[in-house]
Amino acid sequence: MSPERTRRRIPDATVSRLPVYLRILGEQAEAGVESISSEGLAELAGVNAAKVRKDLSYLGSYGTRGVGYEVAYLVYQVRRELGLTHDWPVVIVGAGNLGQALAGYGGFGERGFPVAGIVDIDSAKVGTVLGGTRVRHIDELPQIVQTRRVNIGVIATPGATAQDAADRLVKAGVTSILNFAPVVLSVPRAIEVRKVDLAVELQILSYHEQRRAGGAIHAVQNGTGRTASA
Amino acid sequence: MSPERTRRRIPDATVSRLPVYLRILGEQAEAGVESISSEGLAELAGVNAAKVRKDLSYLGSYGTRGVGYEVAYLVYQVRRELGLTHDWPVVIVGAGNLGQALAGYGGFGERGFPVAGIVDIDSAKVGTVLGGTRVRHIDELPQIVQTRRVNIGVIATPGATAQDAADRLVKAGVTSILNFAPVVLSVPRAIEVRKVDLAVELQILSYHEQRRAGGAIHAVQNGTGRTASA
DNA sequence: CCAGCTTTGTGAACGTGTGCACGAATGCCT
DNA sequence: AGGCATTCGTGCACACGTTCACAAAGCTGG
Repeated sequence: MSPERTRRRIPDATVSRLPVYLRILGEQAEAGVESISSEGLAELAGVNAAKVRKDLSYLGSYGTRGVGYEVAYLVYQVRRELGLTHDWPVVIVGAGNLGQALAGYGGFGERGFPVAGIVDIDSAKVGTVLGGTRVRHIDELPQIVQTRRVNIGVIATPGATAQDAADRLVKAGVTSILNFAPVVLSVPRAIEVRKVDLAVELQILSYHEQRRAGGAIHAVQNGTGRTASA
Repeated sequence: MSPERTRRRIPDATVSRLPVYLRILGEQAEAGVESISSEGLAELAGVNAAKVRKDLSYLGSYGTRGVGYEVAYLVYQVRRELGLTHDWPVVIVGAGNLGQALAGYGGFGERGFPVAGIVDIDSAKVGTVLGGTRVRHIDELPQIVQTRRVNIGVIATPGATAQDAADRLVKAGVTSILNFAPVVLSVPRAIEVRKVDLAVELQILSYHEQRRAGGAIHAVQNGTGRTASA
């Protein structure tokens, strides 16, 4: 056995911030900025400078003391760590309201996640074209996943059919799922699932609003103080 | 001054799980289930039973030892804590792809967040009807927010105009924002912001896929073991 | 070549979240 | 009425995440 390089594990919290840094670094590069300090990046990302440094230190020591980080090089390193050196085709299950919006949203492909296919269980929807991709029947899922080497599936179905969609995706060979349906999916342990739930987000905001209204706390008026909030 | 009831603060992690419990409890009530144990709820929510008990204990002691929780009563308590005893009208900024999908998605109003209005800066879009709501010009934002008592704003614009949308929302009197644009917003400290970023989620999945592929770790085949993943 | 300034990288302290383990309370059965 | 099985509520230990603070490392100007 070769002395396999023990891949350093990056904390979840850091992984979820790297995409934000990456977007900002890209914008800076676009704007001609060649070097950036942890404080500058922190400001733009709405976080603490020490956090930025610690996050980046997990990738290796790519900064220069007294100077900062070279933007282009850092972009390269973050992209590499996130596995964005090549495209990851995705397949969308569900051609309803959300599926249509996702397919129509161009930023998908631009960011390295081209839509390899959209499928729906409703034959009436099959054949229509969304964002340049023809909707196909869900039975064709295995074929799409295999021929296009798809690893990531997006569930954009109603809650009632989400589990079925997940089962089909897993069976077809997908190993990561982005779930927009308001359902807790049951999948094999090896499958990575991330959930985006609109209702949950709104209810969290509701909690804070309610707290604000009923709170006996003398809300300290912070006036015009501004914070960057991710 | 009255001896104001010091409102117990609920941990963020718990607040973000309460909506999930609430949905499940609602489904159970619908199905005729009258009582549920922490273990039962944990199973359905894809979490640990101790966590469920601790989470619920922040609301008060609403369970019965040896029995479990009365579903209907618990639903009431969770709703109360989340401030869902009344509706929270929302205003959507941006009538593009996403704005349309959000407006068309009926589950919005059903869950207590009726769409009080949709606005766009593009005069060409003004007047069109989305999901039963007529698109109005963004200049009417203050009026909508005031007459409809809107506290929550949803940003569904492209990234480039998101900060402007946020500024307008805040100026109009909104105190909570749900941001779908891939931008870090700068707002007064008192404003609660939550972000939903598609690209970030996909890139996190990409990280794990890349890790899976390049990882020198001998991936333990967990076979058919299934986990509920939120 | 050295002094002084800047900014990184990281050890250590602190805070938040998780999960176990067990006492306490309740219902049921005899 | 008493014993037993069940399930909640929570103290405690541990893991994870955040922030501070400072030494190390590099650049610049004289």
